[in-house]
Amino acid sequence: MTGPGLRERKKQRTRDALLRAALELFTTKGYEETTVDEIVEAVDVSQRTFFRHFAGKQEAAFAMQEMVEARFMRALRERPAGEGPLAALRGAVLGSWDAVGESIEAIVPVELHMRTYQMIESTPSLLAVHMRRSIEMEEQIAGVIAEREGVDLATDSRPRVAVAAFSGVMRVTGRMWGAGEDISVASIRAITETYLDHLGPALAEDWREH
Amino acid sequence: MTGPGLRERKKQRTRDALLRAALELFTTKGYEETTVDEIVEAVDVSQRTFFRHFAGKQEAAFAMQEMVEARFMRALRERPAGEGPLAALRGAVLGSWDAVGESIEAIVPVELHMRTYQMIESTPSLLAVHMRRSIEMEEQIAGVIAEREGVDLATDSRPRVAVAAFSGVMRVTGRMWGAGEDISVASIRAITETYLDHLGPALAEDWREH
DNA sequence: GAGGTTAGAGTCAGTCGCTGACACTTGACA
DNA sequence: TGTCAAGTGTCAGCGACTGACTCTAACCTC
Repeated sequence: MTGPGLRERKKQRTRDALLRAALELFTTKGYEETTVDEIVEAVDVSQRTFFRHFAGKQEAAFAMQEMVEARFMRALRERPAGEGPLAALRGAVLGSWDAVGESIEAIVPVELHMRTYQMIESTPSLLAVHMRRSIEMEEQIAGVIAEREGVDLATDSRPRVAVAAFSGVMRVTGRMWGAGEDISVASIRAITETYLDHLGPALAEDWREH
Repeated sequence: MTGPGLRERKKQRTRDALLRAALELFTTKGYEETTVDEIVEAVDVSQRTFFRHFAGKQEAAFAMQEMVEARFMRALRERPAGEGPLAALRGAVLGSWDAVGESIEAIVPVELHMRTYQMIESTPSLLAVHMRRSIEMEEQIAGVIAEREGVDLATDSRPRVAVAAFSGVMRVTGRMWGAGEDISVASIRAITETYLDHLGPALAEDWREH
């Protein structure tokens, strides 16, 4: 019950400090304009130390995203079995936004995290990585959905297709939110809800009916 | 009617040679394992010349994709007005695969292009860029769809949502194709068709009905 | 067809992200 | 208390990419 030792705590402190410094610099100066040397200078460690904690500049930018995504996956797995695929996904996303504070506040303020997210959306090279990461997550999500619905992922393409459509909407959501003025969690939550509502109608063959 | 002059033709020749050398090296040695120095050595030009023709290593990897995508956009715009959004998109993709030869064969063989595509799908850093590029294209597609349907993109989210779902399916298609054995155009065309057929059913709330 | 103009290519020096190798310091633990 | 090893610093080097400068040859004009 002694918890992590002094060495471990020191290491964690260094990592957290690097992360905060990096995100603060990224969101104020811009990602491309921030050099690793500037980050390590702010924390007063060597460049090598940065690369021991993070595989690269990019990884630092996505460290918080990773925690949030892990939370989302857990939320999805805990959804009631009665819900259909899209209802479960919807519940898990909205729930994750409601609980974003608990996911990350121990390391960085929510406000900095939201600024980071917006920076990712508006920085081409990071947006690219963001997209690839969400694809990797799609595969996991499809697995969970297939299990929930009791279908075989290897022979049934519906889980992947449904998740792909859902993720497509999430992507648009992120884009629209990032392009707007309101950076708040409430804002992205609301946009998410609206866009998910539009998924059904949008796929109808004739839009003029509605 | 004299066409491009000698200078212009020389320039184009250098570019084409660089492109072919790059794609050949990328697909045989691997993208990350290929250095720009190796590419320029194969063509016997200076490194600086490479960077005058391509903004970076990545741009070379996507040069052919860009041509194919341009063709797709044109095909989409030329679809009969009677078709619904998804039918038009479907027709444009399948048509583009049928005509991929005409799009690119003047510069690289179709077979090399397909190998390149597979390499993109299996190289993380390129996959990331590929995803970002398709998002950028989504925006254009949404514009065309909105126009076709006579709705306002600024106030109506259905074009973007429909396109997002469609693109999601295209992404899965690419992934599944790239992971398989058959690298042929016929193969990806068939997969595309199947997966698009699954989009409707996959979004139904209860999969057990079908 | 000579001569000035300029686009395209070469050279060189430098920045930035990132890595491997080696040495040092200081918690951890017997 | 002494040994071990995790975490860090230092240094040298690679690969992608850029800016500044020079040179060459296609071009355009007279």
